[in-house]
Amino acid sequence: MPGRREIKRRQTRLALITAALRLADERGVDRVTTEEISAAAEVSPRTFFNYFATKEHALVGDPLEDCPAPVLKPLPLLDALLDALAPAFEQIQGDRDLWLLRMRVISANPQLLPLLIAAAASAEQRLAQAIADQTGLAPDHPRPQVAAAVANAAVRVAVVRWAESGDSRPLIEHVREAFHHLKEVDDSRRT
Amino acid sequence: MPGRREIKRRQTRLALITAALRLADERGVDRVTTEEISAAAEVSPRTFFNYFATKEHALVGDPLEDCPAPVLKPLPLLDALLDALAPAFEQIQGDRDLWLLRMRVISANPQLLPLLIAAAASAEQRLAQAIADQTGLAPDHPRPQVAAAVANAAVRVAVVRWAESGDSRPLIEHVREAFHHLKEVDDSRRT
DNA sequence: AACCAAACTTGCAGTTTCTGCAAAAAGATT
DNA sequence: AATCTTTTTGCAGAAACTGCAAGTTTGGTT
Repeated sequence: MPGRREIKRRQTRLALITAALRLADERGVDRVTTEEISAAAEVSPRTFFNYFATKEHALVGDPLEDCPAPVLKPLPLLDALLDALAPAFEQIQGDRDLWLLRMRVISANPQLLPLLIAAAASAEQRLAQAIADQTGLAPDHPRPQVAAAVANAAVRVAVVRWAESGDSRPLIEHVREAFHHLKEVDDSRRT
Repeated sequence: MPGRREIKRRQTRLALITAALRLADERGVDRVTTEEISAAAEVSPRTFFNYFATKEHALVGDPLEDCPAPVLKPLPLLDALLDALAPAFEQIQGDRDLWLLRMRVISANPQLLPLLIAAAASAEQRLAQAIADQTGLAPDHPRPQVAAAVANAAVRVAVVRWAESGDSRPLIEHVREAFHHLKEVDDSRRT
């Protein structure tokens, strides 16, 4: 259970993230300084760098920081992936406002998109591990790696589309749709 | 045809990239300064930033800078993708030593991997456009976007594996292998 | 309650990164 | 050669980032 420390840390972290996003949304990323962000979050400039290596990291955050490690059920792969990643979608959907703001800032400042993609990379590694565990393949076998990378790519497309649509449909539906299109990638019809 | 200017620009760019990679390989990314890199490339420190926004960008470069826009033939999608991306693979394979060095530096400094992934993002957009063109779908339709993202993910896995294997097999084979595993992602066997 | 140890914050000094601007150098054009 | 464009460079300064050595808060122990 989280003690006072953990709670306060999360508060500070969230305050920094929201301050960074709010300011970047108003003026653009490169017209905001770490000083202003820390001031808005009411911590010292030095503390900012105790939480984030760079300004950009504060904007992107660690989107899935406290998300449970994915566990795959013995289902067809796509179904198992959809099930294993559901908690992540719920968390994103739960932080709806924060995420819509974040995605708006990323859209307006495309140099951030890489970082968002990057943030998913660590999650991708954990997913590859989970797939390897469930299938009994070696973790460095190409199949789990490709499967994880593909799932990651599909989720990214879904999140971007979800945010662009302004949450008019729940995220999970966009993910389902993206996964559906996965099945068409390897059909043998001519393009 | 490229004049002296274009030639010199490419030379300078390549000199900066190789200097950055060589130094980062020797000492680690964060023990190299942009000053040292520009000195090694025999340009002024200021010039470095005319070419790259950050030190990290110099290390990752723009891997596919002068690669022709992909064009899809009317084949089954995976075959068309493999065909359309072949020039990119050849270019990478042609710059074998540079790429192996780059991937070694990236392995040793994982914070760079995101940037590599990111660099592929612009190529991914062009690919999505090409798929949309060929299929007659809207560029913002999820199918071309998912297809491009998936192809991108598969290529990334292939390049990483190719580099880790030290080019014991040609890159194109790793890509074929990764594409082959794509077909298994949506099969309906239980995991 | 008194105390201690660990975790977190802060200030400060110093290095490195990065930008804007204007002058100089090099290349292209006629 | 004269001129125009592109690239390089130096300089000044802002902002980003790091290491260190305090202080402060928190959690647990006696």
